[in-house]
Amino acid sequence: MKTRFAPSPTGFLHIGGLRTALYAYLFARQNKGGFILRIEDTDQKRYTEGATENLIRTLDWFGLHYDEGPYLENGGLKEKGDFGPYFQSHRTEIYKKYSDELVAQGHAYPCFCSEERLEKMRMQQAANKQAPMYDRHCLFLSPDEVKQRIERGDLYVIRQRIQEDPPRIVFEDTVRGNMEFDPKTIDDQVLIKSDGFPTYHLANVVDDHMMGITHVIRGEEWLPSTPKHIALYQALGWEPPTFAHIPLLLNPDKTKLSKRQGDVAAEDYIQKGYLREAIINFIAFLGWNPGTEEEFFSMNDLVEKFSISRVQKAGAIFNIEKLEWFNGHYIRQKTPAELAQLILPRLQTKWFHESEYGQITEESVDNPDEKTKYFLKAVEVIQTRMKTLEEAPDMLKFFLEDEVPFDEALLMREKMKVDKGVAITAFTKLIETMEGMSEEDIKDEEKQKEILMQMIQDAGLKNGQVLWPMRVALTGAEYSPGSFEVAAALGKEKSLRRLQAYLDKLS
RNA sequence: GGUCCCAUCGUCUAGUGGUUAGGACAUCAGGUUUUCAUCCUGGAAACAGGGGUUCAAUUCCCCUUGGGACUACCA
Repeated sequence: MKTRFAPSPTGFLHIGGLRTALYAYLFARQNKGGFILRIEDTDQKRYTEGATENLIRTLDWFGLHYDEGPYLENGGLKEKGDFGPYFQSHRTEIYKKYSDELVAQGHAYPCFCSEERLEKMRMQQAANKQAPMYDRHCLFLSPDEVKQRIERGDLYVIRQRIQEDPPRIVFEDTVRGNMEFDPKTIDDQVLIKSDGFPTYHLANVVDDHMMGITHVIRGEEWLPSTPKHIALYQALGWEPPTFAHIPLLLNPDKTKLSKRQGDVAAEDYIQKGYLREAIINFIAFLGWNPGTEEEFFSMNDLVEKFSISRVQKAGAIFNIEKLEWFNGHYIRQKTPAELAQLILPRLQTKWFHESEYGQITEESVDNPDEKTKYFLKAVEVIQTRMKTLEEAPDMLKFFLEDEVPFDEALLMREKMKVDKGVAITAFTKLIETMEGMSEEDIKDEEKQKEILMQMIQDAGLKNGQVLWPMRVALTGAEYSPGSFEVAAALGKEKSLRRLQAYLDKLS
């Protein structure tokens, strides 16, 4: 049992590709089979510097570990496995050998047609409402002419000759069931390009066979070309693998997920602060479900429970809101220390540097200094409010800045029945009371609440008349964590300073 | 145009020849006696249409409609 992920290195890992890789990985691991990475870089025009390295890093980040294929060591590319090379661009001799074999057996033939001729032919076919297919012009060239033209140095490609012999090409797709195609509707596909490189169709079949792939799990966009691949396996006398074509990931308008309609690079989601657990859980559920009402699945759960037979046939819209919800859930699952570690690298701004709060490590968590404690507390406070890591710096801002903006309009909330007089009274009372409280009382949220609520009652004020100004002075924000929570996190000194600053500016 | 695929709430989906068609996200209302969030409770929300088969179809078959993929010397 062996599956593969065979991306084309075009620059980044497509989120749909990530899901394909995930399914192939889950299926392999579940069956104690192998999983390999193969780079399909046969298109010279699409070569992108660093794309493979990036692909490898991203797969690794998601924990999609493979048994064979290229990997990174000290920044350089290496390969592991017994069936290499794993770059198709390094396998051209192998493809040549099999294409020669196919030509010799009449399953393929050289074609000298120019692009212009091909284009004209297609236009004519379109005008006649025919399917655009190669007209086999070069199939009928005499052996002598073929020989002559090759010797003369004419550019040519090798085309697959689709036999009409078995009147139907059939295969069983694990997701879709029995598939049947009429060979007459299948084009004589190019196998070897004029630059000597193979096309996907040849390279894919040869490699899957030679690398011992038993199950091809790939996107639905390959379904229409699968009969070509089956025909190739048959022509080469090989047993085809089992195919499973998984449904497409869709844009909100139901077209194939693409750029321009949002982020399609898996890296973009990492960048935006989605956790790997959330992304994996979410994309696994786009097209698959366990049939129960459980919805939180770790990678291990997925390895155990995943099954191709429960994979959906219809495409699934990539719904970012559900991803956000999953992400919020996994953020809340973290300990404050774990979350702090994830947030730290994102806090590089003019008012805050990572170094200021030290490194949050297992040791520093066990024995945190004052700054680390403060930071961890702040993280704990924003934890239930975060949807992505990207939001953390803004949410943490009022904890990390020395001062908070003064916003009189925000302070005087009619709804809260706060006017200037009330605000001044509230601040005065608050400062008076908190000065009499110990640091411990303030840091103990429950204790703090008890004392302050008592004060509000004694002063004959409404909760909102004190708590709203308090929260505004402490955070300077329209929306924020609650006043007691914030005061407890800020501590006595910072809280008093902020309340005093607001009182000063008011009077 | 041709080939092929697909079709349950807005979205992801469960489901069965007889169900009050279930869950989750989003949404709305309420609660957690300050905003926001978390959390809790409740509401609204779907079997594309038409024919069959059948005692009975959302479920099986056909057609229509709608959506999608492919249709390169890209993958």
